This record gives sequence, structure tokens and C-alpha cells, in this order.
Amino acid sequence: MAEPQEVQDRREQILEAAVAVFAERGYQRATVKEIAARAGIAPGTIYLYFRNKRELLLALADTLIRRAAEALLAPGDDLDVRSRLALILRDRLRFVRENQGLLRALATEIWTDRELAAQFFGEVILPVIGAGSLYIQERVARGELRPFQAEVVLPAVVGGILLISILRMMAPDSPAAALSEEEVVEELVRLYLHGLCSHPEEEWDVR
Amino acid sequence: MAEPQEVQDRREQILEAAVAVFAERGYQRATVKEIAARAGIAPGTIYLYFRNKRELLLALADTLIRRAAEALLAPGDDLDVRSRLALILRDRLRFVRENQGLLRALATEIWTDRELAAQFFGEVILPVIGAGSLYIQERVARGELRPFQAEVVLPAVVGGILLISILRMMAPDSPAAALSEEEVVEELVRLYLHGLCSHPEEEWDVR
Amino acid sequence: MAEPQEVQDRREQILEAAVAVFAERGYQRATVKEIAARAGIAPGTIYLYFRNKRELLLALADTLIRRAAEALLAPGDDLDVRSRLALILRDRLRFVRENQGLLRALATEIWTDRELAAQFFGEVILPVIGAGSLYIQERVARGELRPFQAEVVLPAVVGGILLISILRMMAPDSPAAALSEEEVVEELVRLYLHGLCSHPEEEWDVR
Amino acid sequence: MAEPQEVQDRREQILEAAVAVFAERGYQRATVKEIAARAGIAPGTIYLYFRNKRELLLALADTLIRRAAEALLAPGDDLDVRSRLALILRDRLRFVRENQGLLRALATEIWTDRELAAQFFGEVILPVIGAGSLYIQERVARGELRPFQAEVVLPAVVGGILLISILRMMAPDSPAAALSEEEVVEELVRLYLHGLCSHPEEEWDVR
DNA sequence: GATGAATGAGTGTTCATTCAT
DNA sequence: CATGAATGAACACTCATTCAT
Repeated sequence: MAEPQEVQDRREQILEAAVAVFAERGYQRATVKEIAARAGIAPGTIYLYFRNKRELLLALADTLIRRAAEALLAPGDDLDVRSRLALILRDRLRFVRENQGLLRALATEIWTDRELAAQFFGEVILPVIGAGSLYIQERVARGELRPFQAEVVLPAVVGGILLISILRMMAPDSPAAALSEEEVVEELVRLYLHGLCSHPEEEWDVR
Repeated sequence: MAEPQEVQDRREQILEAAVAVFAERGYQRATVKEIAARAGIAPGTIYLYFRNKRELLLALADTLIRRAAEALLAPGDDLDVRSRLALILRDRLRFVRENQGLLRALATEIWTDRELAAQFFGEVILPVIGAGSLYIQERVARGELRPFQAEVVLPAVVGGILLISILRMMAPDSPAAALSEEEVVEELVRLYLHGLCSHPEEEWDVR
Repeated sequence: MAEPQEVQDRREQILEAAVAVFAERGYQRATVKEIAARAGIAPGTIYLYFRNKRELLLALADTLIRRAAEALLAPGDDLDVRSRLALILRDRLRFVRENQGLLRALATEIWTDRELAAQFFGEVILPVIGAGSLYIQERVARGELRPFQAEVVLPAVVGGILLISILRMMAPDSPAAALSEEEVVEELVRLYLHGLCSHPEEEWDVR
Repeated sequence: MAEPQEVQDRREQILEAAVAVFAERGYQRATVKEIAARAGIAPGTIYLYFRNKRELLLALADTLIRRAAEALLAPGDDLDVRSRLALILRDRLRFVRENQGLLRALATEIWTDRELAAQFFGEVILPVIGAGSLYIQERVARGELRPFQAEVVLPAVVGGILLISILRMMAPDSPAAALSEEEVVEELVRLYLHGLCSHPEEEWDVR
């Protein structure tokens, strides 16, 4: 356990197995034995790298938090409003898709584990909302977007992305999964920029 | 199990306790013993009314499904678009709030229990989406709303409502919880009807 | 678990098995499974009556303490010094013999478990010493015994009884085990009353 | 294991660490890892010098046995009875004090490990008793001491010394620990030579 | 019907021991 | 020789479920 790199590799290997088992079975039903088997090691070995089963979960939460932080570093201030929003939505959809396993792994425990809930909502959801808020409010200042209640609109947008992603993940044969990700982005941009009202002047504005 | 009414009452009594314990502890951590204690009966008695612990969960899912079905029977076809949408959103927010316990009780297991997931998404989320879809598409036909991809927009709206509700429930001191439910509805109506673009003609339309 | 008597009986049954297994194997090597087997019950049942394995040990310590307290209530103030001392020694020897199992059960843990050590020395050994001290000091006051340092003499006497008992228990074929308990008492009385010096006048005093 | 001296040093180093950890935690709770850490080596290294954990314990028993044998080689045949007895008692008290760690290290296992018990009682306690017996019986032959049952008296004396030592070690604030070792020796000499009876002629004999 | 004591399979975790480096 | 990561058997403890009362 001397070489930091080897330790990191082992941890990764174990966490990968943990993600798979947690996502499939849920945290509680997942057994350390099964995680070890999936990682191709003995159960005892896990305890050389993590204090206990729960530390696996917290490490996964940490991974998600780090990835969320990275994903937020999206550039694109020079884009027009429409493209900017599309970029953000596309990024978020991809983030959920790419971190599906992690999200599923945490999904069963977030609701009853206070520490985990605090981490997840405090360091993933709220920052995502906050970051979106920043970019968008800027456009408000420029007059490109109208003023709005960010504390309502942002969660609404993020929640929309999440549920669409969840439906596409969990019910791949539902109508929500039939469209391409890009089509979803287009439709959401339309919704969030112009709403559903029938505006005559909107015709030339869209696409 | 002779008298149907008494049996129903007992089942209710047990399910109420189960909701409380599942919501607080999550399905897996909840013990039959604790549910029995909360219901004021002996653990063994539960097994006279439910085959096993999991049947409690399925019964709760059933309850939620029934309540969702009832909640969808909202009238109001004579209202203008704006009021109609507000009514729907208000209803959904209330539904989540009033069934908070049930939703939390199911939250931990939905992600890994295929049968439960099928029930929840198939008989709660999709019907809610479908019902909304129906009402709203009608307005499209009347030309009051523009045409849109229902399979994207509806999940987006429902997901928005869910996340806003979740944030208000799980982080009561977050900004999302500061506004009244009516203010949230107003803001969502604005968002979903007109979007965020700055339309001059929108000014007099808001509030 | 309603009837106090039945609960007590079950506890006794379990503790009896625990004494046997602890005495034979030592606390650490003893397994709950084996205790359960010896008690003729399932392992899980033990946990209905004791919080954990250690509680078994503490309960045994408690039993020993209670028995030691009872054993100290020895009468006999009207006896002459010689008979009184013989009575005390005989009682103590018997106490050790009769509580052999309990003593062996505690023997392995007393040295490293602070709480247990405090209980054992504080509530068994020291009271035994203290009680002996009382009776004997009284004789000093009457001039029947010479003044002495109780804090040295009493531990010396108790330690002597303990080691003799231990040798008789653990090495039944050693010379120490060849004599009858009564002969041991006689010899100890001689030792503690008159010492080993050759006193001419002592001859007629002995036996 | 080439150089006998280096090997011996390593063994000593490991055994010293083992004494410390066994004494503090007891044999079963002590971990090989902790012993290695205390010895400043890797766990695996211990197995180059000892077959297994138990061999450490047996080696410690051996050390104690060797030290006990050395300690018995006490001269002093030219002393008067009183001084001789004082010398023996003083030696034994010192032996216990100086080998406190070893004794504590063995204390938890002696009661359940037959081989260890045989070694400890057979090669430490009984020889100590036997040696004392020899010296003292000689005095009996010379008429300086009265005849007595060595198999009772010697264990009584040794047991006394042990318990006094134990109390002084484990309860340093008890009355037994208040006196100096020399005062203890004095009091024991008085006890074992003259007993507790009030003998007029004893006055000038003591001290 | 109701009880709740009993069950025992199943889990997280520890740790003596091995062995490739 | 020395290392220390890996092993996996073993154990305390939990808890859904049963069933005699």
C-alpha cells in the first residue's frame, strides 16, 4: 500500500465493482462478498482500502461530486442565448447518462441517509442549479432573458432533465426514450425559451 | 379475516405504520418489529394480513396508484389556458405534498425492485404524464397552445414539480422552500407558457 | 418474555451454558453458537435475553458478586479464635470450590477488562478481605490476637486460599490436592495462628 | 536465521513487543500486526522467527520459566531463620514485580491452555514452592522451625505473595499498595514465623 | 384471531497466516 | 532476509418469518 498509484488503482477497481453491485441491487442488498467477487478479490481485501461498506458509498458520492464539479466548468459565454441554453441542457443530459451507474448506486440511500442526502443535494444538485443560475442570470442582465425566480425555474429545469433521463434509463421502451438526445434538447430549449403559448412571432424564432 | 371491514381497518392500521417507518428508515432498514410496535400490535399479527414484508411495500405502491388515479380526475375544462395549467400544477404539487410519506416510503426501493419500478412508473408517473398530456393537447387542438413533443415536455414539467417538491421537503431551509406554493405555481405557469425569453408583449401578461 | 419467572429461568439456562463454555475455552474463544448449543437453544435466542456476548460475562460477574456477598454473612461470634478462624477458612475454601466454574469463566478476562477487574477486585476480593478483617480485628481488640497490618495479612491469607484452591483445581494430582479440605484448614489455622517457629508450648495447642 | 546472535536479538525484540501487547490487551485481543508495529517490523517478519502467534506465548512462558529458575538460585544458608525467610519473601516479591509484564502476558491464557498451564504451574509455581520447601524444611530438621505440611504451607505463602503483588499492581491506590515492599516483608515474616496469636514472649522476638 | 418467543440463515468485519516481490 | 498486500475462514449479531399457546 506504499505506492499511491497502486492504492488508487485498487480503490478504483473496488469502487467500480461497488457501483455495479449497488446500482443493480441497491446499497443494502449488496453484499461485500459480491462486490469483492465482482472486483476479483477477496472480501477482506476491501477492508484494506475502505474502512467499511458505508465508506464505499461515501466514496462514490465523492466521485459524483467531483465529476459534477468538473462538468460545470462549461465554457461558451460567447454563444447566443439559444445555443448557450442548448449547450447546458446537452451537458446535463450527458452528465446524467454518463453517471447513470453512480446515480443509481446512490439512489436507494439518498432518501434516508442524512449525511449522504446533505452531500448529494448540497454538493451536486444545488451547485448544478447554482451554476446554471449564474450563466442564465447574466443573460437576464443583458436583457436577453426576462427576469425570473431562479429558485423555482432552475430546479424545474434540472428536475425536468432528471426525470427525462430517468425515464429514458428505466423505461427504454417508453415514448420518452424514442427521441434522440439532440431532439430532446431542441424541444427543451423551445419550452424553456418560449413556453407553450402559441406566439405567431415565435415561428421564425425557433430553429 | 372474516369481517371484510375489520380486516380492511387492520390493514390500514398496519400500512399507516409501515408508511411511517419505511419513510423514516427506508424499506430495508425498517424492521417488521418496529412497524408492529408503531401499529400497536404484535409482529406476528402483521403476517395475518400480509404475506411478508414486501407485500406491505406493494400495498403501499397500490395505495399511491389509487390516489394518483383519483387525483387525475380534475375538472376545469371551462377555464382559460392559464388557469387550467395553474390548476394542474397546483394539484400536482399538492399531490406530492400530501403523499410525501408514501413517496418517501417507496423511494428507496423503486430503483432496484423491478416490479415496483414497473408499477410506479407505469401506473403513477406515466398516467400523470398522460393525463396532463390529454388536457393540454386539447388546448393545442384549439390553437391555444402551440404543438409540441408531449413525450419530452410532460416529463419535463412533472420532473420539475417533483424536484421542486423534493427540495422543499428535504431541504426546508433552501431557497426553493422560501416561496409559497402559490408563488411557485405562478412562476411555473409563466415558465411553461411563455418561457424565459424577453418578450415585450409579455409584460402585461404576467401576474 | 412477559413472565418474570420464565425470563429468569431462561437467563439462568443461558448463563449456565455460558459458565461452562467460558470456563472451558475462555471468554474469547467461546462462541455464542457453542453456548447456544450447550443451552439447547438457537444462537439468536441468546440475544433476546442478553444484549451481547459481553453482557453474559458481566452477568456472570454479577452472580459471583452476589454469591460472595451472601457467603460473607457467616455467623459465629461466640466461637473461640481457633474455631472462628477455621470456620472462615473453611467457608472461603468451599466458596472457591463451589464457584469454581464462575471463577474460571471470569479468569481469562479479568486481567485486561478494566470494568470487570474493577468489579471483581472491588466487589469480591476487597469485600472478602474487608469482612475477614472486621471479624479478626475484633479479636485483636479483645486481646485474643496480636495487632497486625491488616492490609498485608488479609491479602496474604486470601491469596493463600486462592492458590491452594487453584492448585487443587488445576492440578488434582499435585501434592496440594492430596489432603482433605479439613486437613488444609487445620494446617492453615496452625500457620496463621502460631506461625512456623518451633514453640515448645505450642505442641499441646495443635490439633 | 544464519547468525545465532542476530536471530536471538530479533527474537528478543519481537518477544519484548509481544509482552507489551499481550500484557495490555490479553493474548486473544492482541494482534500480530500490533506486535509487529511495536517491534518496528513487518507482520510477516514475525513468522520468520516464530511459527505462529501461539509460539510467541510459549516463548514468553519459557522466558518466565528460565527467570524463575535463576531467581531460585538464592544463597544464604548461613543466615538465621528470620533473615532467611525475609530474604526469600523479598526475592519473590521482587520477582513478581520485575516480571509483571510477563505474568500479565500469560495471565489470560493460563486458565484455558492446558500446555501453558502445565508449563506455568509445573515449571514456575511448583518449583518455586519446591525450592522454598527445601530451604525451609532444612530448618525444620535443625529444629529451628516446627514440622508442617509443606504442600499446604508453601502454596499458602506463595499465594499470599502473589495476591499482594497483584493487588499492588492492579489497584495501586488500595491500602495494600500503601506500604513499602520492606514493610510487607516484615509483616509477612511475623505472620509466617509467629502467627497472629498474642504470645507474650513474642514481643522481644519481633523486629 | 392474536401473540411474541424462538429460530437460523445471512452479513459485515477481523485477523492469523502466506507468499510474491 | 524482509516486506506487507492479499487471503478467507470464522464470528457476533440481526431480523423476517413461524408456530405453539
